[in-house]
Amino acid sequence: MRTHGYQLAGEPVEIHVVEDARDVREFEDWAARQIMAGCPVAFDTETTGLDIYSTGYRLRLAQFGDSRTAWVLPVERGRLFADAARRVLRDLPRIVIHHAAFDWLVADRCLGVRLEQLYPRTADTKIMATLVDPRQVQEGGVGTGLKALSAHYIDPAAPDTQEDLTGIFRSLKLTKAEGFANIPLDHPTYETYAGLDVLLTSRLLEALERVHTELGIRPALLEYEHRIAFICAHMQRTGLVCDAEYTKALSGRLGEQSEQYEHKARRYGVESINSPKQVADALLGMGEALTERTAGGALRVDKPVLLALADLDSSWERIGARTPNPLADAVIRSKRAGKWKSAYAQTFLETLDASGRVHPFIHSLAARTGRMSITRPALQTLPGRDVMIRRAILADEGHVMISCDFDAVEMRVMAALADVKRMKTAILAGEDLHSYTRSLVYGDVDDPGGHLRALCKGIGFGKIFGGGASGVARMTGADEDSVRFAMRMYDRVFPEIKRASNVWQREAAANGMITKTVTGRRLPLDRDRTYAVVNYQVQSAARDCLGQALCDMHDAGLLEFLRLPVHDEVLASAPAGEAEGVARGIEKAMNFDLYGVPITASADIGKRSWGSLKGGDY
DNA sequence: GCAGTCACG
DNA sequence: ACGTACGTGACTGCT
Repeated sequence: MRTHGYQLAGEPVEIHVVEDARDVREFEDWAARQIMAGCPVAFDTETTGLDIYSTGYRLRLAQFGDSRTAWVLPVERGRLFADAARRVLRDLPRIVIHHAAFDWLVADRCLGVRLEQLYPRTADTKIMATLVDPRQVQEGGVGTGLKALSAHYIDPAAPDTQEDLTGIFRSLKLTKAEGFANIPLDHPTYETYAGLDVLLTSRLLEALERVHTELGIRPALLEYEHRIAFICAHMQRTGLVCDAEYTKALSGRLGEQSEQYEHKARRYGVESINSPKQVADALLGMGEALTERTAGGALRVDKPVLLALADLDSSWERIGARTPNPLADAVIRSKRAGKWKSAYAQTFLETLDASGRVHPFIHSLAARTGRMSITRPALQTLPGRDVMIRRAILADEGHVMISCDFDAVEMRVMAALADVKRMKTAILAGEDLHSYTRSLVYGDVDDPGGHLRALCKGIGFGKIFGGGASGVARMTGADEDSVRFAMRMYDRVFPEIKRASNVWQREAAANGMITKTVTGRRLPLDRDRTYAVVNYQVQSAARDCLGQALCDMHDAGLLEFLRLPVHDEVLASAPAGEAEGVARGIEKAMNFDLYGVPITASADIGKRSWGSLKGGDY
């Protein structure tokens, strides 16, 4: 056994590297003592990378530890070590992990200790920290990474283990990805940092438990978040079928298209269509007038600007207002094809496992409002209007796709939270909320083309986002005077929104600029934009509507069918013969009462591909 | 590493 | 009283 010493917060700690059967026994004796004493044990893994389901994926080190002692098991070296890690992991009554979803799935895949067995025994320090302060360091918060949290709660001098390792990879002439897969298993820094991660996690648990008690964070909220993390990890493990043949062909087609338009743009002097500066210069050279500027002061040449120059509306249909600028047309078409190829088609193919499934990372508690995010691939942001990308994602063999989305959930949540009387009455009466608002604002007038309704809808969104007249005007295309008039009327007919905003802002100011949500979430506000409190409250509570629905689906035995959460929507895959029942079960979980406001959702049953739910024919 | 852009809810 | 759209992930160019 080799032992590395280290100092944390002025105290000596030991990192034992297990080398043989005798060391394994010593490690297991230590673990047995922890179990006897009822002490939680921190667990972490070092692996060949992040793509847990890729072929050749390996668990390299498994680490266990408490606040003073860490044990590093070189699992990659053989069965002896993997078996020990498996035995201990199965026996520990309390496990602490920083970002459990990842290590759960690594242990599930590489050690055969199932996610279902690990979840009930785990405390996730990342979840705990996020419930204290969900902000990243760049947003002025404590951060939620191990390094930032350690510096804040344990020892300002704690090393940035990931960053320092990256430096070592560089000195070994390895990229970051190559480094994690190839650094010698007995590299002393690798071993030390692997051990430090569990020591820090163990100490973080102690600190965060104290903070949770001090701040009165409800244990039920913490438990609920762990449950959601489990449900999301389950969905990640299941993954989704990707039609590889279709995706390869699509990727080729998009590549050709992108190149063809890129070539066309080159004729007008644009070498890189992704360089806003080159595009702006070339357009000016063609005599176009560019008036809008970005926040940084550069001439704006984004999609709306280019579409207008190409005489296209937001649906890419000819307007007929001017002669299309051929460069603007070529640039937007090339950019779109290029992005769709690299961000979607290529990422699908890169992340495919051996059985043709993608396993996106579902970060169950990602945004500062508690919203989830999905990466590798970013399945929450697939193009929706054109179904060519969604066509690549399929229900399982013999299954059909089901999606169920909440009806205007953020408007309903706002009505519920702010107790907006007339809004609640209209929702309960089953009225179209935006038409109803139009009638309150404008009285009984004709609304040919639904422009007034659209304006009222835009103002509703403006309220949810905390926006002003100019934002609503930009979104709806209405002139600012009409927007200002409608907004004044809106505040008059729904006075409770403004009132709630004021109350929330006042309460936050009295509570260290932190607003508390109905589920007990702490959401820090930025001092210079406290008006965002309406958005934070509404977005966060809407996220918890989805979270509660996911828990209810789990209770109803529907977890095996769930594939993805998409903010206000759940995607599922079910055998064709059972689809109706599964769809009704999901609907049941997504229909409930929130402070007297019905939250409703309805499911669509599609065909094999995700695209079929958006009108695709397969 | 930041700015700009673009995909989504 | 005024004015502020909200939250993400991912890619490319440029420094």
